[in-house]
Amino acid sequence: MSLTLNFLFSQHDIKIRANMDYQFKQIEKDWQKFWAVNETFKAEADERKPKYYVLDMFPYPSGAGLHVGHPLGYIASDIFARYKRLKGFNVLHPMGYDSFGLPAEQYAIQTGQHPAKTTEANINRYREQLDNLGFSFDWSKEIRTSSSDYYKWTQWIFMQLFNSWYNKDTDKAEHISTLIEKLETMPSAEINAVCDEDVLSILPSDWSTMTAEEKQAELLKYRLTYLRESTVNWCAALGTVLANDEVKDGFSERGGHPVEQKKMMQWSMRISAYAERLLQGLNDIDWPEPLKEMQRNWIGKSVGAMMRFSLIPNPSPKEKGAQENKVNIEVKEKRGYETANSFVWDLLKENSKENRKNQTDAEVVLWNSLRDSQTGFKIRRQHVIEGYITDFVCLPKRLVIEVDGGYHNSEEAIAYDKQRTEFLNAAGFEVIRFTNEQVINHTNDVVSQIKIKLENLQSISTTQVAPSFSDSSQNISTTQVAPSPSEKAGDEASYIEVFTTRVDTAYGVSFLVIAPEHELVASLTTPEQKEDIDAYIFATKKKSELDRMSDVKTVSGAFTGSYAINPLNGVKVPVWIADYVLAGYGTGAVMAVPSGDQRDYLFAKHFNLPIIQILDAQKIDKEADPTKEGKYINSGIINGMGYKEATTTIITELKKLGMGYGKINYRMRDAIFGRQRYWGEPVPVYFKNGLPYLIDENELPLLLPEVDKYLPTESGEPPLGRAKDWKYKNSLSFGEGWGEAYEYELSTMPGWAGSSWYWYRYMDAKNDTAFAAQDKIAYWKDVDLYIGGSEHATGHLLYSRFWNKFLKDLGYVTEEEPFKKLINQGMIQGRSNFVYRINDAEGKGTNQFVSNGLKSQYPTSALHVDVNIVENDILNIEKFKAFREEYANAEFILENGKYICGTEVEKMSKSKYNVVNPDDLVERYGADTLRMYEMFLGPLEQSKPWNTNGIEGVFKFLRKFWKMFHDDSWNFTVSDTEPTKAELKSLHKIIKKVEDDVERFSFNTSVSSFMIAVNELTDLKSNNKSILQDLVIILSPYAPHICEELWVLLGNEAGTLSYASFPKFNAEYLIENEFAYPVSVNGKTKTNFLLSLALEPAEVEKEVMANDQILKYLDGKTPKKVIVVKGRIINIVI
RNA sequence: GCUGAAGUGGUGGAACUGGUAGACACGCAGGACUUAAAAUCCUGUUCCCGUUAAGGGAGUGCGGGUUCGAUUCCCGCCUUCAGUACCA
Repeated sequence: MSLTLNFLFSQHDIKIRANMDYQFKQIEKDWQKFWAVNETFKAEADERKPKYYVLDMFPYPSGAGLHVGHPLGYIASDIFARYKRLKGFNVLHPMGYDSFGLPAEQYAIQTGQHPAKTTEANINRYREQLDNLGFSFDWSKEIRTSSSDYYKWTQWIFMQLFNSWYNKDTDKAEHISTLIEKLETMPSAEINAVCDEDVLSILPSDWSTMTAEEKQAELLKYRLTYLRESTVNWCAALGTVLANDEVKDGFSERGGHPVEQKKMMQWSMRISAYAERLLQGLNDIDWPEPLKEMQRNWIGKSVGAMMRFSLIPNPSPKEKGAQENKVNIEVKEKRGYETANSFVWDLLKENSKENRKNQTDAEVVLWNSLRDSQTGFKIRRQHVIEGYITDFVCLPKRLVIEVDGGYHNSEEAIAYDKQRTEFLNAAGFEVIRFTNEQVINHTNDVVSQIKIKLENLQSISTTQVAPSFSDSSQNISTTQVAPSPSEKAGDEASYIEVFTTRVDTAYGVSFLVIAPEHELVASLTTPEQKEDIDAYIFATKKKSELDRMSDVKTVSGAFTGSYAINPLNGVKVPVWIADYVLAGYGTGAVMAVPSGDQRDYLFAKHFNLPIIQILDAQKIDKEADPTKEGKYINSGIINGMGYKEATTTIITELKKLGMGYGKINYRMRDAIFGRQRYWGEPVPVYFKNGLPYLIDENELPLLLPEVDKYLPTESGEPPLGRAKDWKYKNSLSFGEGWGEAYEYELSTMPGWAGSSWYWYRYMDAKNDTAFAAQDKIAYWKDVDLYIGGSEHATGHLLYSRFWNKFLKDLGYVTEEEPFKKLINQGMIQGRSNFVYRINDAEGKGTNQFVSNGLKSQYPTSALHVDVNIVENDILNIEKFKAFREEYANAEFILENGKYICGTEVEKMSKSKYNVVNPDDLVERYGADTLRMYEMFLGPLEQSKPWNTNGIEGVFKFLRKFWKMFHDDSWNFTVSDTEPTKAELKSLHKIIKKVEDDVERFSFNTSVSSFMIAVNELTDLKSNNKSILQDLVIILSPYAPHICEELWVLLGNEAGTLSYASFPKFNAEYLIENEFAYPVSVNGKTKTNFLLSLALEPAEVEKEVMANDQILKYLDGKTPKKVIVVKGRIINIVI
């Protein structure tokens, strides 16, 4: 026995409890301490041993602590890790915490407690619970995403992403410098990059004349993490944006708050660049098929073609615009204040009303000084001019006054403001701007400036029609950044582009449908159809996201009045709008082929549009037929062809016409990367003239600053906006920008940032010069076994694969895929218990309760009862009476002297009183019992309700196992005799069984087999030392504490069990001489027949036919055939 | 709707390549020990017919098929769970 053991707990203690019944409490406590002090499971890279990396999905340390469902996966992975150690592998099995996140911050908002504090407390609680279960984690490698020596590297990876672009030619990410080289030497149009749609088409000569800032703005459109205005999922209740996978059915996944679509300037990750590799990689990894399927759906690849339909100029959009204005003037004199583009008026009116309710402080202050003609001039607020809502306007003087709040320092925002000013100028308005700060602190100055301006401007008669935007659009700069609806309406669009996966059906197109939000809607709408279209758009806007999703049956739409031309046959087809076409997918427009697509079919039927059959095999009387079978008819150049030939023929033709090309589309969008929250990694970026720049690498980590409150600022900026003196000062003592202070990015990174690379940090958790050393990455490579829930299918598991591929492209890691094999553990559901309270005549509850079996005889209501005071569905009446005061005098109608509770499977939650805490079970039965019972419950991957009912059986098993090492008065006794054949057979059966079961993650069956082995050996009255010692090793991954104790008692050195060798299986011990053949007649088993296994089938048949017992079953008939499978069965056919 | 997984005793589940369906455990019933209870141990426990027994029959969601033989393979249907949803 080692010194360390003596140091920790005395040999004396062990000796005393050796001669007692199974003392699990002391045994478990002592061994957990031993492992911790001796760092038994510390793993270092060691070239002499094969590596094996077992990882559990990163837990978020929630305040609720662990319930009995959480450790399921940890137990499985721990068994596997311990088993692999016994098999001679160098096992890395770490644990840590994904400790940034919303719940701690929500709690901080409510209580004012720093999230770091609550997080720390939660982690400690978590750790305590984990330690209770005897896991073999290497705690020397513990990590926390919220600690600065960890998030330093999260920020560092962010910087690498910012400094990279995706080269489609090499099919990998490269440093931005290689892009700059290309821009310097070739036309940008020839660069094959994944980038924004609005990149400039420029020549090297243009590039060389651009300013540094112009270049920076342009490069942002290529970087793998970038800033741009995008439509985001805004959750007002949480005060932040959410990623697509954090939104479920229009509500936030956490908390269930409503989520709306909103345009915001946001950091995004260009994950779409990796769409194809993420898809292909799925073929090379051993993951559950459903999980891979989910990722495939999420990536959503569709192979098809782009196709252009020319618009018929009847009238041309431009003429129409003019005509429209004329009509307006003629029909009713447009009043001077009716400056809004009438098409968008309805929509803007709503926004404008909204804005008036949600004015900023500065706007309120200014309005109080401007209202009621205090300046001598009539001023309106939130007035709509064409496509814009202005803050304040004086119409007779055509002066717009704007107050800037929130984000107005980013590149796009500035460009947008500039453009807005240009637009308003073009529309005949002058614009003056003030900042929030100016208005609030120097109100009088601001008001007098406005007065002076107003007095100097010439009045315009209110009956005079404002110059239309369309007329002056030529003056607008063409380098637009954020297009407004009205601006696009003025564009001269000559075609509609659609994406289709069935380009072969192009001759069956009988109309086009565009999304109601499509930018061309306004210009395509003819005056006659305007009313219809406006009404439809209005109705669509009113429908909530949920309504649109639930109501998929109703056919709705409206005709724009315009037509487009099918480039293949010149047929004129009408253009409709309908909300079944989504603005966000493809081009926001579809070619409708009613004969092949059910939605188009219903639409065509409803609006009486033609349905053209295009394949001879198509059956279209009742519904659309999407078949690809048969030969094409009514289809011009592809008549008589089959599907494949037709597709290539049409694509070739479209290319020739310049009206289309083959294209692959992905559903997956770039991932929004910013969160307007406090408790996350700060983004290592500062802004100069509205453009983002990285801070210097040696200034990492950029620490999360302290704030006074965890709420947005008054001007709506994220909580980091509250940090005092938190500005970037260039630390370089020379050069441009020296000594100046710049604004940092105020949003933080999302929850998935820290978890997208953490498995590498475990390889080298303390490294402060790299996220992990190269040689360690080269040794541990990737995760061999990853266990966790399927809820991470489209979030964490996709983002991690993306970052992994990116890090590989840059040469930092070696593997294309991070998680070789993945297992989803099933969810543990709750199993609730109910008592039935009898109601009186009025339906009011009495104080009388009736047992489940008799409840149908009374009017009752079911009440949840705490599962912890119910055992095997029998209520503990005393505890129930004590549970609540009102139950103290409760009466019970029993059956067979017991109160039986009803049961139901529900989610495990406090409110349902069905939460089972692992600590309670460890207290009662010990960790080894709980570990084995959780495995015994059923297959790991299956979801099942938790039911403590069977745990006694496992506990009894461990006691029986302990008993094998003892005589009847609990004296530790083992014998040194030669093992018998029967003992060896039992042992080798379990060796084989456990090997097979562990390798296929069938832990429940090996628990059963242990029970069988112990039952067999107990029946044999075996206490053979060599047999028992091997059994201790085999059982140790499942029940490590009891095995360590017995290992020492058997005379081995403490702590060596974890690195012992798994016993070698010898098939010879299982060989039998005889076998009781089941004898069946026509496949129905009748009896058994003991025969030597040496007999060949023919000899067996002879024996069988000579046996009177068996002949009895034949009813005197002669068998047609006798089938003998050696060592398996005998089947007689009559 | 689509995709995926799964339906076996009172319960959790086993049967791995087609070969004795219900292992193992819970629960339940009976018994032993005990003044009694708890704990422990022993026996029985798929259902139906048969007083017990001997024995017989049915049976793995439902209906069919392949096979000497099907929980396992094939076809159709039903149910439950999970994911996804107007994706062009």
